[in-house]
Amino acid sequence: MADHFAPGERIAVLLPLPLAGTYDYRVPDGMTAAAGDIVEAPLGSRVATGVVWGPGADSVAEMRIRDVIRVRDVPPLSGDLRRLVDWVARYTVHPPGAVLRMVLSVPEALDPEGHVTTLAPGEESTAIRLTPARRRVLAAVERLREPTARELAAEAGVGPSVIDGLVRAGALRTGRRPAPPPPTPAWCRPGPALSPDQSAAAELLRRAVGGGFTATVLDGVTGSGKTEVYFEGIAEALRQGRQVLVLLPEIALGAQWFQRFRERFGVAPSPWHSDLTRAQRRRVWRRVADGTVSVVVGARSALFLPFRALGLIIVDEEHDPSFKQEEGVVYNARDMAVVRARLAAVPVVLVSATPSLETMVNVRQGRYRCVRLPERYGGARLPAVTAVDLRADPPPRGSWLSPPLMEALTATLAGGTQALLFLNRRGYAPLTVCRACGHRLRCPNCTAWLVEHRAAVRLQCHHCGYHAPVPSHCPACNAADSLVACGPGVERIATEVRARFPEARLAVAASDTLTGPAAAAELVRRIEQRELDVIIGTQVLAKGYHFPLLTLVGVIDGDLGLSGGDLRASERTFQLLHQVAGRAGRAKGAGRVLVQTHMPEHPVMAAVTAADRDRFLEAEAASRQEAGMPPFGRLAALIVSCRDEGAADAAAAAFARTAPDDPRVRVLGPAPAPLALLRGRHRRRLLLIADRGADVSGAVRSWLTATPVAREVRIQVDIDPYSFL
DNA sequence: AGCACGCCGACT
DNA sequence: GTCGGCGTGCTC
Repeated sequence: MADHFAPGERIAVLLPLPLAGTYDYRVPDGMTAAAGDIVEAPLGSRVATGVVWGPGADSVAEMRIRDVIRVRDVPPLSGDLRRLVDWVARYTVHPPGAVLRMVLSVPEALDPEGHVTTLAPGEESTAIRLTPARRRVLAAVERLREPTARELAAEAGVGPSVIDGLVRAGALRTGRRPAPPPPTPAWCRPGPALSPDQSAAAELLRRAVGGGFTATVLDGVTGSGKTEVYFEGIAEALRQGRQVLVLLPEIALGAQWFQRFRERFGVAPSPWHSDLTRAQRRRVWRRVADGTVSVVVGARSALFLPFRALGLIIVDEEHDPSFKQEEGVVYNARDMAVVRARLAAVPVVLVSATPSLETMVNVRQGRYRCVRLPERYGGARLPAVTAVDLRADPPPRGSWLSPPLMEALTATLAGGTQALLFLNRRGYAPLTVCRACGHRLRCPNCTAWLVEHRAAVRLQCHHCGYHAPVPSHCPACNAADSLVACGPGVERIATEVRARFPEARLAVAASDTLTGPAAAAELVRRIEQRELDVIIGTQVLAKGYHFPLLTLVGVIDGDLGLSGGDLRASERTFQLLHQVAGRAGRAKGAGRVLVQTHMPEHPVMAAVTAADRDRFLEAEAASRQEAGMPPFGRLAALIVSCRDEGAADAAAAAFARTAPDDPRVRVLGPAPAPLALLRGRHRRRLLLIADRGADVSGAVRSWLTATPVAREVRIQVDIDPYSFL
């Protein structure tokens, strides 16, 4: 077979490095290898881990070929995952090894399955000083058979330090046992009662599982019970003994999702996100590979986990821009999830209350199926959304809450329910200006204003790590006490609410105040337990949460995000406002949503207030089609960057000269990239616009080969760019 | 991505 | 004299 290799044969090995292609090695005597096997091979003076990709070529002289060192004792990467790596590399115009690096992200997982450290009574227990805590631990360790330190600490009601102390004193002895396999989700458990709409949708998903590749859009209004519907698809995949991948945006904040999963299936799914510890990451990767983990819920990088028997992929909140990876290999996890599903011949379900225009056009053109859930579950009503015209009802000077919003807030607090004030801006003020000379404080490394953070007592750049204390004198004119904060961030809104409602209990929720899953879970608990009256938050709170007592949502600045030349500004603002509005009134009480805006007549505001999504999407689609913009045309961005501004300009000019000569392709630029200076690098952007059917990746690939640039110049390729800022 | 090799400044 | 800074070039 062409996939199995005997001693003496040459094989192509893909290494997880940004190299142009595979490297050839020889299979030594006494070893066989197969495509997908994970191997160790010599590379210069070190040992690299790579994957057998196929038969070797003859392009490298025999004497340079070295022997494979060993085949690792790990399940081989499946053919569909290998094809995904090649596909993503080709599509995104990145080296395949760079894509493979995302697959082999946990080198430790290749070592044999981990053990857990257990504790048993030691010999020295008579020789030590016995405190009450220590006595409880020693009693507990007899009761539990070889517990882990965590189990023992819980049983004895002590902290970990007591146990450490006893181990050090010799009163406890450590041992090892293999980590127990994770519990299997109880898929046979009956699910909750579903509405007729939900049942029909669930049945459609159940039938799709096991039937090869299909793409289905689950389009349901907020609160319609989409999660319960796709849980039935998951149950069916589990019944068939297959694994399930659920992609969620910003997984760190999905505590409520885990709770719902646990209620349905009796166990927690395996999470995959950047906050996992090394050990957790290793365990999940390994168990996904050997098939003992059946459901993984993860952020975009979970797409590259080595599933052994994948049966279903769910992409929840499919419209969410955070599925777009903007650094390293630039890819959109939602789109690549569809590709993975196709390569693995399994169904994929795209879930959203506000599907992206791309997805809607794919539905309209028959590429995706669509099931709709038009009503909220349990008779809950969609909140009434009203625009507050800031031209007619401006807030008092120095304030950001208009009289109608103040009135609604007062009524909500008096009624004992909760309010969410939404402002998609971290910190206290987005801009600091000198009253004497007009100087604005900006980041020395980026084209960006410094944002004042009162909680952290400093100015911060939101694009690089730069921060500085708030100066007492203007750095330009040296005037004293002349710097004033301009505009609001969530901290400033909090200050205002505190001044107006001193008795209200409030919390600020932004990505810098919710530092991890634990902090997010704690905030959710406080909201649910009615320990808070007002929550002031950025978009971290916009998604997926269900707070029964939340009856008022106030959008401080509905126009934010509509300025600037972003292609998707309208679509994204609509999605965000719609999602935020959906947080209100999810239980019996009807919710109210007030959107403060300077342009209530803007199509986005009209669509949000009339909840007329489909008409808005029609209009948006028509204008994109007219302009030849996605999803009716295709885009690729080339960002040329260099510490030296002249070299960046020279390289960008070189690209302009070698632009593809094809009537179906236009190139705009070079122009300063939206962040013309980022982390000390000067950036120029060229934008390639092509017909929908054009081979954009191929065009960019030949463009790159035709354009030599200085070594210190970096080129980032972004196929289907999402953000223009 | 690493790691070696190589060519210029402050230390034993 | 050499230890070590990180620029550049290669790894089947």
